[in-house]
Amino acid sequence: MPAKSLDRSHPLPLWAQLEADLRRRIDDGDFDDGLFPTDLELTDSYSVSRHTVRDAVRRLNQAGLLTRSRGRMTQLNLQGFEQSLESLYSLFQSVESTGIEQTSEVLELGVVNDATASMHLGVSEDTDLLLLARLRLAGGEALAIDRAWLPLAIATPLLSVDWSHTALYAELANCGSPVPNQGWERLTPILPKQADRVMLGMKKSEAAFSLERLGTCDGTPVEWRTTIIRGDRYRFVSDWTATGRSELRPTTT
Amino acid sequence: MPAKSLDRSHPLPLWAQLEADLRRRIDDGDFDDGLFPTDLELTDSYSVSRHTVRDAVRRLNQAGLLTRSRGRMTQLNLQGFEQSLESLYSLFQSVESTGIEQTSEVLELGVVNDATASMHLGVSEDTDLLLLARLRLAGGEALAIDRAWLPLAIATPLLSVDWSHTALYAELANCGSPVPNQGWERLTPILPKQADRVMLGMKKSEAAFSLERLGTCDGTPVEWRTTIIRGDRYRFVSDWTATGRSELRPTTT
DNA sequence: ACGTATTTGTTCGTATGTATT
DNA sequence: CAATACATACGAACAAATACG
Repeated sequence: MPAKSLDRSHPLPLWAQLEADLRRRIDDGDFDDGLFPTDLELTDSYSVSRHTVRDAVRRLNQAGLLTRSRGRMTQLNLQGFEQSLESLYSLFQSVESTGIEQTSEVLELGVVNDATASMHLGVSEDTDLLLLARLRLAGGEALAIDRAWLPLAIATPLLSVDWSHTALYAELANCGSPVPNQGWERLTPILPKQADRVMLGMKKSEAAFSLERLGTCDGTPVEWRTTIIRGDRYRFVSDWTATGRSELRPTTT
Repeated sequence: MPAKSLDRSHPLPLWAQLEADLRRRIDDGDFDDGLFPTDLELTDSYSVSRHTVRDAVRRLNQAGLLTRSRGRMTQLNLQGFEQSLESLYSLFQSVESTGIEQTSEVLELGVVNDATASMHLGVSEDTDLLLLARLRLAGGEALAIDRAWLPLAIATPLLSVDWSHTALYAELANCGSPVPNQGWERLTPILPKQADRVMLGMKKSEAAFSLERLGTCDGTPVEWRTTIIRGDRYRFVSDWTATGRSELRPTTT
């Protein structure tokens, strides 16, 4: 089912028709290789302006179906997990919505043993785990340190990935590994360890958030993750004017 | 604070600068009559294209701060108190749901001057305020220190209330005083001051949550509140299995 | 390793449709 | 009905990041 032609007369806006048709094609598996058409291809095949294309694609992106970034072609999110908006972890996205771009820098990538992670993953202490530790940057400044432990059986293919602009779950799905679809998380205020504090560029007397997160897929734990978030520069802010939505925001004031 | 001029060079996209400035003006109460500038007025006053204006306003709209529809002018969302159950502050109730009983102990009740509270309440620094400081106990153990500042004009009748088993908002309503129906709150990790730390029975190296909260009624601030929550014994926990509910829970495990 | 082509992001301009006042 | 205001839609150009030869 390649592409439906759009009705120019009246029923729905063009962007809505385009969005609907793209949703249909996603469901039909038209892009199951993960390759989504480029903006230009869409303008050609549907005979609409790029503006209209972007309007439709933006909505698909916002719904968590796509991954878009400059230069890189648009990718399908083969898994539909990122939109668990309830989760505190997803609040990182709200930083990006302020126009600040996030990147990461790999601190550590290798095979380790970790008692705490093993406990949460439900394996013995001496089980080999993949550790991916990243420094998350927002607008070039340190925002958080993110450490993810995964069972090696699942995660071996991840050892050779460039993580600076790659999302963990997208890559997991890409390798055919199980992606978390349930779990829990908890938030604690802490004094960061000296090494972490230095890496985040924090002063000694400042506290931080510790966000711990267990991800399970169909009941079996697949990921234990801890995130140390700068508390001197970022806060969880919640407006209860309208939506009551929470955001992670830089402390401008 | 009319309108900041935007920096055309490079730090952030124009739409992000515009969004940030509009958020600031909303917070400052520039549009508290509910009247938001039209797209055209914004293009003029900020000297950007309508496309850029729409990009910024769309995000504010999506965040639930605005109400937009064709022909009708853009309105500020001044209501929406119903969903305030999302608020972090209300998570205190979840402690009680574990069977632990909450009480409070009045630490201070009187008339004070406070620069920070005055700032948030929008009055001059030397304005007399009512301060109600309470130690919140859960099952007989310290959980948090709660300080609420209210304009004396509103709060005078509260001076003679027994607070150990009384909720603040219920008593406000009882006296015919305005009860907050809008506002915002933010969560920061901190190192508690020594006095607070001792009162909460915390060790020196432990961090705490600082929950700050501004309550307004019909646009005018009526309450500034800070709550210091023990971080060594209580955490925000969120299950993203089914309910996605967040709770404040003792760190039993 | 470097330069070029590609792709998405940002920003401008303009015009028309449609609902509200 | 007329004016206003937001929604939709076209076109064009440059910037920034990436991918590829």
